[in-house]
Amino acid sequence: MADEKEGSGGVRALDAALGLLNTMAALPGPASLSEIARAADVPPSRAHRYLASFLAAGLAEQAGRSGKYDLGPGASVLGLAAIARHDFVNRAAEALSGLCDETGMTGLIAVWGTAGATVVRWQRTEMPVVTSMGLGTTMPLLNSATGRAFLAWSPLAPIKALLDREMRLVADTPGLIPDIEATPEGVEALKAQVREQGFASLDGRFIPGLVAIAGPVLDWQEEVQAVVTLVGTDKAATRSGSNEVKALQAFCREQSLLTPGR
Amino acid sequence: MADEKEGSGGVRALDAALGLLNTMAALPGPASLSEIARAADVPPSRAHRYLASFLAAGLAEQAGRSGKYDLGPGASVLGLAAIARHDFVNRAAEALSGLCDETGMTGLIAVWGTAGATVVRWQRTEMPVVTSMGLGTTMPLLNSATGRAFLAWSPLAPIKALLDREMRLVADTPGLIPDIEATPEGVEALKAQVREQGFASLDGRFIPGLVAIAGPVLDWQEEVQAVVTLVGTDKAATRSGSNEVKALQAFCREQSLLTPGR
DNA sequence: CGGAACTGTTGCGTGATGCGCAATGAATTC
DNA sequence: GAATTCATTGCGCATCACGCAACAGTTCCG
Repeated sequence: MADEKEGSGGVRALDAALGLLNTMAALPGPASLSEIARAADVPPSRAHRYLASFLAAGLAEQAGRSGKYDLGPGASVLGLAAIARHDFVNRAAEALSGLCDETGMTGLIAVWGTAGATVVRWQRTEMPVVTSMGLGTTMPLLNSATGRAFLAWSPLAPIKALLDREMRLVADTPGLIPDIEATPEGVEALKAQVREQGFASLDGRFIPGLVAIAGPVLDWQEEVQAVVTLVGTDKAATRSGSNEVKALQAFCREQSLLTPGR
Repeated sequence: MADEKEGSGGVRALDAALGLLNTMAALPGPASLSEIARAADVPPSRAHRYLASFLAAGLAEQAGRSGKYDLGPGASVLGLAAIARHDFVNRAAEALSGLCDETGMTGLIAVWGTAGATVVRWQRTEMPVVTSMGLGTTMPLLNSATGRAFLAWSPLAPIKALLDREMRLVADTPGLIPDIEATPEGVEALKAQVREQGFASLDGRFIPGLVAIAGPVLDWQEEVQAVVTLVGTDKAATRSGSNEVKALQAFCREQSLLTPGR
């Protein structure tokens, strides 16, 4: 009788119990013991024992006089903890102020939204950065450090449409971007160069007096989850190996490690 | 041998496993097997078996190559299901779209989780709004309208830890929050003012171009069960007595009345 | 470069323990 | 008041989860 299918987990009783928990979650509302047992395809007596443990753990509760079972407050806190934990933006944002203090530059966190690279957090410093940038601003792909970081570390599919648009725009207005050519080869060269040095940067050539460096927060697939950007005025900060770049890269590495797979 | 303390549940293995699950939820983030085992006071080998089952059930996942364990997507859906059972969230969520249509603003429902004010529902409108906000986003206590509503109407105990953290952060970065002082008195003044006017608001001073108003859904104990927030761009909406505020307050009052005792 | 000290993972045998069965009690219906 | 359905619980056996210890990767030293 070894031809049984390989059970999923490591503890049979737990598998059954968790399956029952999932069926409870799938049910539309409070349910009686027998309903739950039937839905989970488990004998009622077993179900009752599992439920007793869930009750003790706060994952379930039985409502009022009817004895019906329902998910309990413990399930809520568990779920809220799980949900909040996957919110890497907040985690990164908490650490962001430290990075800004360290470098004296203005910090930015951007994620890829439907409209492109979207600023979701930012942390200003004393430095007078004249910009109309705010939360929700979308950054261009080719002529912003943030966008270039996405360009370099994002899979092509999601950014393809926007890239084409910007390529056309750049082709129509020569001189818009000084440091690359508006050809597929030029873009590839840019991507290679950014990945090579481990961060994207933009000195003051596009926006006079403003420089920026940007690094990726990667997940375990080496795909970008978010981009962290530092904006400042000192051109020296964009040199590979500068203290600012080092700090940025350390920050990104740290956050990447903490980013869960999904 | 009968004088042993009455074990809590019906299945010993389940009790231990669920205890471990709760331990994981209480930990600040992803943790290694040994950390979890130590925290839950369970031998590593047992912990590994439990975790294998959690993994199979989707309640946990191991991040990346590091082998660290974390709560998984299954925990999220379980929690969301549990939250959905609480009638007030459901009822409020159903009515939320009406409120959004009425005011033309984006609506949010947040509840208090271990990680802070956690967004559990949201309803967007045409209005351009921060894309990173979504299910599970945790809002700051001091510089979000949502957080301020919790601050004003929540008992101190559950929010104390987070408040301290944010107070320290604010003290370290002057100018982060323009309209209050980073002192206990300043916080008290803020609470008083929010309660006085019956809603929390944030005009564009902190987040350029974004305004928000938030009101509480209270239970019969006058404690906050959830917070409803409206986000928009028109600063006029934050004025006490504006149509938007009136709509929000009517909404909150109605939902509070419908909120059951337990 | 090797070995030491960690990790996480997994056989294995055994005895504790969870499970099926069926009896019990409680509540509702005719 | 009998009959049916519900949740709950002893009981005893076979199962299955557990502790132990060996195993395989990694990192950290020397």
